[in-house]
Amino acid sequence: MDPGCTCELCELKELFFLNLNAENANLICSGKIEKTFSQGEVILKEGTMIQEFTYLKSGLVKLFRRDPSGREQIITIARPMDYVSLLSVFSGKLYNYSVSALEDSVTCNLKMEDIRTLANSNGKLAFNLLQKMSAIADTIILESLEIRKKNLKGRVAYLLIYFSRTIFFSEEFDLPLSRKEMADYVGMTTENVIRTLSEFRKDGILKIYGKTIQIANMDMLQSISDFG
Amino acid sequence: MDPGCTCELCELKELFFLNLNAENANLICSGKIEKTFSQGEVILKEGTMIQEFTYLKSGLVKLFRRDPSGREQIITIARPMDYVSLLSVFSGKLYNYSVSALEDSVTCNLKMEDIRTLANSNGKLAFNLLQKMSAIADTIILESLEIRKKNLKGRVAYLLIYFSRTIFFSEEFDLPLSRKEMADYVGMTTENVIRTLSEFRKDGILKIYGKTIQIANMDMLQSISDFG
DNA sequence: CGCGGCTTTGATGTTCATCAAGTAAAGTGG
DNA sequence: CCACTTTACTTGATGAACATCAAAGCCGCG
Repeated sequence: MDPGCTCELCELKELFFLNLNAENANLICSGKIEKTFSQGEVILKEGTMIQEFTYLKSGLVKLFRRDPSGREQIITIARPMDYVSLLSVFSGKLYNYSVSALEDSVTCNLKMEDIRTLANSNGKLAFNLLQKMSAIADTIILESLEIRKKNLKGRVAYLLIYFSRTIFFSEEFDLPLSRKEMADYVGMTTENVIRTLSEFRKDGILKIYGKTIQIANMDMLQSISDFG
Repeated sequence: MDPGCTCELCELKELFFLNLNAENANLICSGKIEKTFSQGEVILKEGTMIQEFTYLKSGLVKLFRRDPSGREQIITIARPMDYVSLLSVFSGKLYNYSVSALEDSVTCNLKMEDIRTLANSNGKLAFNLLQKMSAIADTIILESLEIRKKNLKGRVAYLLIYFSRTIFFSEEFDLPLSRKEMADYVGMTTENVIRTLSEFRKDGILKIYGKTIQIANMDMLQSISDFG
């Protein structure tokens, strides 16, 4: 590893440095910019030029877009190790979604041009990117199909299980989304998200303390998600 | 172009042959298998091993998956020039969706191993695949989000416009899907697809002759799709 | 013919969004 | 720190959108 590079802990190393020689690794490394974002701040904005390859080092973000009527639609949630901007970054000139921070977050930004150049000349790197992107696209598509086919209770159950298993690795966690954002994620109204949560609480499936959720009966929640 | 290769009219040439030398082009070419499928036949089956890179030469296909209860969910429709199996082909070992022929179709199949090997050693090729895949994933994701946020009339309108503009390039066309398949595509019941179509007919937006649809008032249909 | 699949229409009940109103929580300026 | 404003959350009532159930017509095919 090049000593001038201070990214010892960055997971991008895995991807880039295994596939690049010292010279190219330096090219990538010297061009990198770290940015920090507070909760709620916008990281990428729909409709703007794609100029950087944005990687999430720490924190939690949501990808979303806004329809003409102003309603927000959440595409997915990404945690570190996901390549935030990998989606659509190679297909067009403009982002067709926005990204904002759900928790305080740090991104590492590389120049898109550098990535492009390197990928073009380095098959192994490009192939790795290909695999990562394929996996991300797959996940998002399947997630979207799952949500689409479920009824409201099933959607909320699915979302809670998703938080528990994929994001927080615990059956007790603080919701990273407001009730309204949860509604925007699964395509229902805020009121019905709340009603469904209350119902789960009454049925003993959840314990709710404001934003803190404890899943008291995972089996039940799972079967609501499955059969919803 | 290698004289032994008989793919003069194949659009894959664009992708592969511009990026490969004669030797590698021959490798790809000699391993290719063409397969023909009649309407209704299964081309790829969910859960089976990904061993081939499947390209649609002619015809029309649907990508779909089946949920535990047996209900079919259509992911998208692909016509030639779309790289049918590009989606997810680099991310896993098994297909997580099926593909079947909506019209008589011909595919060109290349050995996945060959593609893998070549992409790994040829950045330009891999980068091209990256772009194609990115574009396909983008399209499917945006499509899915669009459908999810619309009401039933909006979904049917959206689907008809999609057929008209993207598949058939005409305001009069034969529906490639049964009413049930349309329902599976946009997540509603067969009965309501029919009811919605009938309503559009009564309102003078469509003329319907069995499977043949003529869009009589595109502006109206467009605004139903937009505001649905 | 007659059977089975696809299509169509109607009647009914459930699910869900919308509207309205009120409470809790969280920021803001004095 | 407290009054004030705003924003998030919660519950109920109502009506619209939608799925489900039932029945009948249509059409291709053996």
